[in-house]
Amino acid sequence: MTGKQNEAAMPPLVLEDFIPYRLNKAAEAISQRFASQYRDEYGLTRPEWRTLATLGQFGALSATAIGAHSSMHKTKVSRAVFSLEQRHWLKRKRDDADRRTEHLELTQAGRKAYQHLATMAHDYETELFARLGERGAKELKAGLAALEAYYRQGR
Amino acid sequence: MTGKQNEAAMPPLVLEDFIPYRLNKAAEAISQRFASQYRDEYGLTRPEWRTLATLGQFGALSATAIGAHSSMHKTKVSRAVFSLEQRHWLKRKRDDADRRTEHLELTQAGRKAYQHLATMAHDYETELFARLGERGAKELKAGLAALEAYYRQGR
DNA sequence: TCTATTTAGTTGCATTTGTGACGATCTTTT
DNA sequence: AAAAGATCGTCACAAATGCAACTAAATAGA
Repeated sequence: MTGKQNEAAMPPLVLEDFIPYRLNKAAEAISQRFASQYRDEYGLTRPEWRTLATLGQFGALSATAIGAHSSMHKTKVSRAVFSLEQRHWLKRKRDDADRRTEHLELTQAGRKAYQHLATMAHDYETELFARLGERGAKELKAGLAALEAYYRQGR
Repeated sequence: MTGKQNEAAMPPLVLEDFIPYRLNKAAEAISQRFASQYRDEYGLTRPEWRTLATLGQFGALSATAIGAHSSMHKTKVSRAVFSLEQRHWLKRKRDDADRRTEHLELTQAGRKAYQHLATMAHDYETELFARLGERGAKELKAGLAALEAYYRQGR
């Protein structure tokens, strides 16, 4: 007999080859690198950054809408909004038609920070792509797109 | 003038196109799906699962080694080990040469759970690849490999 | 050998996160 | 128009996480 595998051997799982693990680790590494930029420069947390980015992108939104667009839980958004409000980076306005809702909008200072951070984000991504090489970048985007198509629709 | 962009327009960052965000979201979605399996079936947390998987893969390891292999902080490992010990899924053995170190090893029950979970993990990955299609799966793996090569070495 | 430094693992404390309940408001049903 | 239900955002509480200090043990330096 040549290379027949040991009978009892279930293919042992190799954690560092397991896709969910690899994805998590990569996501954490890549995010962390960028996070340290906005943390060092502005002391922002990730929820705060996401909130800022979402408002910068869309103008005025409700807290619920921010959560929907940036995949964050209600309470995370609520706390991030509070914190950005403390910095005077955003203002709240009650909706007159529906007074439960508040419209959140960046202030001048908020927009300025957003401009800066958006530029940093853009640069970060550009450098990342450069390091991955044209091929790696293309594969990464394609792989992510495939994943998104998978989990976007229900099952 | 035709389609010249608005002069003032900084390319606004589109969060859902931003790679760190996309990676995080994808990793969370994909991990969560599998996590709910071991959570529902065994009530395991993610650190516990990783610890179990690492021990299942390597046999006996120290807590430090588990952390190194599964990218977890000391304290996470410590708590996961404690919890798995409570379930009688692992045993500790002091190293005689270096009595600070403990060698952690799965019990019979621990190995049995591991076998089951490793199979589930394998099946999950197989199904994931099937849904991604041959092409998507290939691109995902290549993209991850590129990322890993990038952040593995220093900068 | 005695001291200083490093390492393994745990624990207390502070911070972050998620869960559930809540008041307020709007919508739907009857 | 009254009651029942849903939605918006917040808060109190519990669970998970990270950080720093700690004990115990090993190693290195004097």
